[in-house]
Amino acid sequence: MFGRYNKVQRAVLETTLGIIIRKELQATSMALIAKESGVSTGSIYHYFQSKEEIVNELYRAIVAFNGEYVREGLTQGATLREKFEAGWRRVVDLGLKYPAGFQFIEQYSFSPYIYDDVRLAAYTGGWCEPMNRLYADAIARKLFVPMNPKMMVQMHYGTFVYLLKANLHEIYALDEDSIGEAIRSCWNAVLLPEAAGAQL
Amino acid sequence: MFGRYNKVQRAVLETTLGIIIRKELQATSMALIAKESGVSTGSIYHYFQSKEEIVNELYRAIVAFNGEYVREGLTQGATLREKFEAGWRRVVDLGLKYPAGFQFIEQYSFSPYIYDDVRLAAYTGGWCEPMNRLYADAIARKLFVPMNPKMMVQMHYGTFVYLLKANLHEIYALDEDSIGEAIRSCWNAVLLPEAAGAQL
DNA sequence: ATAATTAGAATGAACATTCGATCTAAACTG
DNA sequence: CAGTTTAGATCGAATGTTCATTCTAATTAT
Repeated sequence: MFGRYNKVQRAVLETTLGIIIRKELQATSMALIAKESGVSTGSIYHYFQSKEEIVNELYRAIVAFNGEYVREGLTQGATLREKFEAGWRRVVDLGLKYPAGFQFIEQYSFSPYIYDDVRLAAYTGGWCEPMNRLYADAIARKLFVPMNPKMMVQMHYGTFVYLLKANLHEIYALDEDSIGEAIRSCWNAVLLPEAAGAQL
Repeated sequence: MFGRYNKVQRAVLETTLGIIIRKELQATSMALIAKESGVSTGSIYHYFQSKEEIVNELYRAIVAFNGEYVREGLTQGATLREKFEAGWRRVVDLGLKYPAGFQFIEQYSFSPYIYDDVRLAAYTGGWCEPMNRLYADAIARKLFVPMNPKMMVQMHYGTFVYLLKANLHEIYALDEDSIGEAIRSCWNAVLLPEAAGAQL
């Protein structure tokens, strides 16, 4: 997740992520980060300009990681249906395998704490754009209902976010079957009835 | 929204909500609340035990308000399809008419800042439970796919949350048509193909 | 030896909360 | 009814703590 950083930076970023998710940004003090990461405050400030900068760097790193992971899924599979399945499965996987990163992005993607340019870069550098293109193509091919593709992607992302959130907070347990059903239900939600039988 | 509170409490709660949404909890100081609400810090502490208490009270009040609003929608309409439509339409309405309240709940429903008992009470006092029952009935009547109803409601809620979020942040503009389409697409997502023609 | 790195105490600002002083108005008294 | 008491409400300055950040000295690597 933090491959391109050095040992100290990695320790700081990992620790900060852990504390933010365990507690809150509010309760995430530099003293605590220093203590838990084993890096003194002096050193932290040698590598990062400010606390804000750490959080924004965290955001950048996770978006890049998640983006790459989901984009890779989108290239798998020959048919639209397979790409759709693989893409969203990767999104769910991220939430299950890297819950802290997932929750962090979830929590900060609209927060004023994240610099505007970082947020903007996330949109183009993440997996949003390729997924939008997949949907736009499907609409052009008259397979999906003619809605705004951005809107459709956003809606489906919301579906999986909430599925994962509830799983994370132990409202229910998410298993392989439920994930498959959730993806199928999203597919049904946007598939044009006329296209139901065709080769996709 | 804050009908059952007195003038001072209302001013404090409204102001706090406004600041939290405009800024962050982090940046929401008692001094600022006092200044903007026109109530001195001394008086604020006469009516509320602590800052935490204000935020939790805010949460309670908004959940109660939203719960009543959506539950009222769920009683409208004779058929399942009409109830489904009316219920989710109310959820969307809330997001459009009371964006601050909507964003607040969105942001704090899983936050450690909210006391566990308040969060729990929200679940039973809000609209979650009646909506779950609607879905459970539809599954029992073999109209909806046999998934965990809680999961289905959670998924659909996520759909609308993200639709509203993107609208709020001006990624696109949500109009009447799109809302209708979004609700229809959720309906299609869970409707059993066999049930498609029947009277619902 | 020089530059980079690390450490942790020191600094100063910001903050939640408390406190004692006023103010208001209702209740009580003669 | 005028005068007095009392309980609650309001205020903002004072308090003590916490926190991000800086600074200086010490350590390590080149």
